[in-house]
Amino acid sequence: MTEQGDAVPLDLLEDLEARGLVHASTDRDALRSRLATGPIAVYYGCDPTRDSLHHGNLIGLLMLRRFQEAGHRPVALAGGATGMVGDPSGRSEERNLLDDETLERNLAAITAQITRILGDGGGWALVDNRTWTAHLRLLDFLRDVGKHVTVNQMVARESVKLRMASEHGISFTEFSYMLLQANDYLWLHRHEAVELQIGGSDQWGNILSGVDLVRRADAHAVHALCWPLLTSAGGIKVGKSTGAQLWLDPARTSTYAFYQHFVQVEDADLRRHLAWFTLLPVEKIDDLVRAHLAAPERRAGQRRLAFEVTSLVHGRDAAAAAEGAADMLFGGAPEEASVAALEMVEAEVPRVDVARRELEAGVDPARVLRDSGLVRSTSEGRRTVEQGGVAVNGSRLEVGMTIGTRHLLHGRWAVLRKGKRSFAVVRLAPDDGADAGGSGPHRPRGRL
RNA sequence: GGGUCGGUGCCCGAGUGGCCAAAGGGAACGGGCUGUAAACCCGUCGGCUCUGCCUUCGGUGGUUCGAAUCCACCCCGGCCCA
Repeated sequence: MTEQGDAVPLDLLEDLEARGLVHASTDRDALRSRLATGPIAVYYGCDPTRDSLHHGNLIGLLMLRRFQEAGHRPVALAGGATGMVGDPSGRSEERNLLDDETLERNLAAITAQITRILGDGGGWALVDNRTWTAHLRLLDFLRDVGKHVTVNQMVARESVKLRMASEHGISFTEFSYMLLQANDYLWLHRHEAVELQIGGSDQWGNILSGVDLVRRADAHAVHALCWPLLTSAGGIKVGKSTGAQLWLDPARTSTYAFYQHFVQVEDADLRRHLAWFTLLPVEKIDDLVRAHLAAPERRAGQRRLAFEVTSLVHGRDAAAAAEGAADMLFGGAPEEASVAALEMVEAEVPRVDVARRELEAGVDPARVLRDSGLVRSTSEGRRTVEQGGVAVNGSRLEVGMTIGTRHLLHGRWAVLRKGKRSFAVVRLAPDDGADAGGSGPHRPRGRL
């Protein structure tokens, strides 16, 4: 699929460091020599609290893939048990427990996404911690796990402290989360020979709890490795600032929106995104970044990034389609667009259906803008037109102009643009018999 | 419970009887410049059947030719006292 692994890095750890993916680890030298000794089983866990993973989890899945390509054995944990309980880290309020039905649905969806990244060729394992947690007996748990952990250290956790200080408090259930995760590591160590757990730096504490537990219970030194939180060059947590999550499920975040997110990465963040979200070799990445900075206006780096990531998550065809749609909208020549490209765009942007006789009479663009959701009122639409901010099929709409049948491309669509990157499609209403209401279903996303 | 200060447009915040759809700032949006970037400059920023009309200034009811501005009661928040 994507350009990858032409040369398997001699030293995986070095490669990860070069990618900026090592934020902290247990004894680096011990880990390095263990990795050099031979294949190791490494585990990364995601909790199925939703029916889709997001791009944060993608970093973890790709980490597993990197280990896989270096000859190691990934163990992906879909935490049915922990997902039900909820990790208190980064949460200000108690979570609701998931019911079984939701959990099952989430697990199925997430499993498919994990498989997409790790492939269905085997060589890796998928586990659900309900397997060993659901029938765990309380007394056994207290003896085998509880005995090895002091409440003192549990309470010392920042995430716990915050919650204890808040009015909502923290339930015993969520308080137990870290023990469950530690127990996962112990179980996986014993049954899947796992010797390394990886995760984002927000998981560091939980991961170390597991390392400690394995040492105390089995007297084995297992490893931990975590990567930094994804931040923009300005140091802002990604997702916090933009508000929206980037989901791996195309029903939640369309392929096109997913692609666009990466196209719009800032130059300063480009190298890190390439290093974290693609499997391209580091040397290749450095070449790309260098070439990009020589001609940043071409956005070649971002385009490559977007194409690579979209390919990994949604497949090469979907990536190519998204690329084509983007070229059409931003390349500035919608009138030359193919039916296929227009159909894709129609699915991506707000659409307004207008009856033929209305188009023949000429439709007020301000009204269409409002119906599409691109503006909130016809007043705002009117102002935007007055300010020269609206274009049909790439050419600016002057005040007083209406949208008519002459604008229809392939006899069906007109591409409306507001500002630089907000689009809507005006579509000839499929069956002309309809009333004059004209407006089709709205979609919330206009900005691409 | 008493006293006191306050609740203004997406947010902050001026306005204390007409010149108020309401200063100023931020956010947002459009234009210019650009690279689907950043910064910067300009403009817009309640709604509508838009040279005018309608609805907003915590709520309700009053005073007045006229109220965001005055009065009464109520609701909510800050501070002080009990």
